[in-house]
Amino acid sequence: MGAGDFESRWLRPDVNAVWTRFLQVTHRLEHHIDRRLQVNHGITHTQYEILVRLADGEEQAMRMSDLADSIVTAKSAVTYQVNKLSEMGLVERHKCDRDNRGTWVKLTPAGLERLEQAAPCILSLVRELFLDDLNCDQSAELDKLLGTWSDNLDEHDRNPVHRPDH
Amino acid sequence: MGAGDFESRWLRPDVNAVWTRFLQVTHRLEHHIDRRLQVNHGITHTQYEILVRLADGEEQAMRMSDLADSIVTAKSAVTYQVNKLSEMGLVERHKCDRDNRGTWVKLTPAGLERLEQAAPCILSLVRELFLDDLNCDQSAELDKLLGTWSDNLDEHDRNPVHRPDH
DNA sequence: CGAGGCTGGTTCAATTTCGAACAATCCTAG
DNA sequence: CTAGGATTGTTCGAAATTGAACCAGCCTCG
Repeated sequence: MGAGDFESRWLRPDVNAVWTRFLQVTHRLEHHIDRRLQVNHGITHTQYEILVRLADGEEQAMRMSDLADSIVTAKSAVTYQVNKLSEMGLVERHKCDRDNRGTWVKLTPAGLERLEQAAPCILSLVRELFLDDLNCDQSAELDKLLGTWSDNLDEHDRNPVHRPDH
Repeated sequence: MGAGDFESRWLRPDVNAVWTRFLQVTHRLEHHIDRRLQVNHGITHTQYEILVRLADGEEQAMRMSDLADSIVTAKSAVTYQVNKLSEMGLVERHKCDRDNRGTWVKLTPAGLERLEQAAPCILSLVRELFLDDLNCDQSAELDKLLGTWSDNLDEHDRNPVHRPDH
């Protein structure tokens, strides 16, 4: 490693280790779930996520944009996936009453059924890999961490684009 | 929500909330970093990661497979990105002495320079968004969490593919 | 009103990722 | 020594994601 001042140019070694481990773990988690979901239930993790959010929404429906926000992905990706799910018959588009440009995406009975088939599989996976229901301490700690991360991101999104370097 | 037994079919509500928040936060984090890196330094987050791992490796070089493992991505994706980086002149392929099928990927001076340009930007981002150097409690807690997650994943990978449902 | 700006969704080309198939090399047991 | 199995890296086609461009409907302020 070139120059060795850890003050500002580099992360403190332990923090750096935590960061890279974080990246690895999150990727492995996603991978694992995605694979399981595709092999056992024929849907992607993102598709599964869409079904979940729809099931949570009132009327088992949701706007495209809200969906995109809650999945944290580009709007175009949502259109793509909703088209796919629609072709599979798991989801239906409806016109939105109060806003003529909006479209409601609604879970079909088949969609709900598919979700209920898949859910136990990945929920048990979440329990085994991520967070066992029983361990409340970790849950609380993690919740706090997620809170600060979320706040940090909100703040960054609120502020205009930084351009401090280069 | 359809049937209401939280015992085994569904996650406990708070755990569920933590899980979805975790997914959202990780995606937002990746997005944020990726965007910043592309706008300010013309490289993807994965490309940046590759440069980082190479810089860490001895001789500033690494095998393709190890690279794929440490980035947690498909081997083919690594070949693709290494080709890109090679075209950019940030990286070079060399034959591996001890293993004729292996290839070493080595950081070029230009690659190191590019990395050193980009690093401060995203490291400060990591500090601001993810983990400030100063907060040791959180760091320790997070480290513990990452450890258990990592172990869980190892165990799951070690065991043959489960097929508990359907 | 009604012109400008904002928001919701889709389309499109480009990029990236993935997994399966493959060839080449290594390694180990017999 | 060698045959069979594992590992390494690439290629290939298919799928997914992205951002920008775009249209349409909303909204507000003059």
